[in-house]
Amino acid sequence: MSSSNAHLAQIFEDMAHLLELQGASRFRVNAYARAARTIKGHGDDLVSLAEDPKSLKAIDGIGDSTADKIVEFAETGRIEAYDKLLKDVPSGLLDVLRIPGLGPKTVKLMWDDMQVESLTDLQRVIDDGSILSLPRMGKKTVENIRSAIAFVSSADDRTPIGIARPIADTIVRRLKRLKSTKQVQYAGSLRRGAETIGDIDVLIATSNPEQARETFTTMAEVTQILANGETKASVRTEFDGVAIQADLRLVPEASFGAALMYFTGSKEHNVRLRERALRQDRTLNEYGLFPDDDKESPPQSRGVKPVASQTEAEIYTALDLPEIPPELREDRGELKLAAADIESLVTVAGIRAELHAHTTETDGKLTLDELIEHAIERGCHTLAVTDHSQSSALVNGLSPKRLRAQIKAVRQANDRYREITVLAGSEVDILPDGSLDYDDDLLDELDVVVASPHASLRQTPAEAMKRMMAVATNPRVNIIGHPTGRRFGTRPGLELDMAEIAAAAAAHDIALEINAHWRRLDLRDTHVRIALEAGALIAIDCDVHSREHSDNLIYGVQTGRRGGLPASRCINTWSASKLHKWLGVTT
DNA sequence: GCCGTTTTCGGCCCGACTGTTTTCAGTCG
Repeated sequence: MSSSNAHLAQIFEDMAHLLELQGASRFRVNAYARAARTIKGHGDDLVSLAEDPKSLKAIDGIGDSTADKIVEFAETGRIEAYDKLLKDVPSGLLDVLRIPGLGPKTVKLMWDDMQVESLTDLQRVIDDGSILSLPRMGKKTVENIRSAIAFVSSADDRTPIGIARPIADTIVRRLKRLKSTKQVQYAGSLRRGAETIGDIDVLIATSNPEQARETFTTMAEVTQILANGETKASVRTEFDGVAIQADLRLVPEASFGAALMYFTGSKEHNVRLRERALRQDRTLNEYGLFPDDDKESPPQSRGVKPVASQTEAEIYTALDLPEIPPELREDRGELKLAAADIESLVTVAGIRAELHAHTTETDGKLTLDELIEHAIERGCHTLAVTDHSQSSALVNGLSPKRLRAQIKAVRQANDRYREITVLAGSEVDILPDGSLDYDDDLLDELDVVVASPHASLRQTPAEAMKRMMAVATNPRVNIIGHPTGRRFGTRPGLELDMAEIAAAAAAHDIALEINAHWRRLDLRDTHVRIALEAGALIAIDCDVHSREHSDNLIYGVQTGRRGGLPASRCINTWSASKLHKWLGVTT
């Protein structure tokens, strides 16, 4: 996603909220919200696409009005309708709306009746008790709002997947231990392999719902119970200083698949499926796919037998679709895919080579031999040792002399191990001007050159493009490592025209890396999509510094799958002979 | 505001929980 897409998406999301506060039709509000999600998830830079408004309107969820606004934004940098909304509605209300439990109706009422226009104003009416004069506003509700304000300020908006997943695994493991548990699994954006997670959704089918709820709501990490009903319990938790909300859904075993599908989402994917069901004279909800009988009350409450409900596969089949993997359920055209496209996607089991790994010579925790043995345990046929280059002084980057010694050590090690091919490589710094951190003759001695940006990550887009295009056309480079250099929570990284980089890389037989570390995930899913369209090859590597790092592989693979990466285009899935031939090494 | 395997108008996904009510509105996902 380009940064202008992110900016545009934010504008449309704000507009949706501002319109909501003005009391606009919920369908219109929803249209703006959908446009925002569409823009956010779109791979291409929509501002550049604005030169051809027809291509904008071809995108699902973007119609005449939205396209006009994007064109206006591309030409003038502003959207008049947005400016007007901001004049009419105090923008501080957007912050108030972000408090869980406060929705548009209440916020509008507070604005109209007691001049609440910001979080500060909200705090005022809570403190002086005047908030209690609102209809349906009692002591308990106010207390909930008070703690929600505290939670919002303590929790990050979204939690990186690498932090959220171990927490979810812990919760699932605890519930699995109960004898009454028949099935338990997490769903939501975590199951879809999104790079960040809002909250943790866990589904359970159990013969003892009371016990499951009790176990869930009394975990030591629970800081507050938000809801505890017959089919749903919801808690705020704090695991090792990470504040995150978790929901437990109690579902009948017979409809576990329908519930799993429903709570895995995404919302947009679900809406598409429901629409499809309706066209088949059926109705889809979290209890199953039912014949549509135009009755008011839900079919499952009347004992109607579902067409499908037990497993996701059954339901997709009944909808005349291939089983769509969670990673693809984002309403990015997945309903049009053929079964063969889905089966060909890269998998964790398909990854047979690690081409980005560090040793104790620089900042790794494993010695050369430990690293090799670890790669063998992982089932790799090939390992490339790629320590840092000389400019990365902080991590003890290798001088040319030390690199030559390492090459020799790697060659000797390779002779000691029959099960694996160990290649000599380097993660070479890309200097600010796009040149590499070693001379060409030294680079020529290496089997694998991973070129990565580490410093000067705040360059202007023009400088960054010049720098990275030099790398993408350099015949000595095999892989471009974490191409943007972004890191969650610390820096956004280089702003690149990924289509152009990928096209150049494809022409020069260079692969672009998905760095699997959850703090990077760089390339990101939308980049993968663009890179594939431009014809580039992709590498998925763990950037191994310690044994734990190879556990990150799943995040890299999920990112690839989200980008539609077929195994055939991922060099780490290739056979040893094919990979070695591509690298130009003789083994 | 968006969209169309019947549609360029007239629909637009569905159910659960809480708190405040005394049958339900608002919010969430």
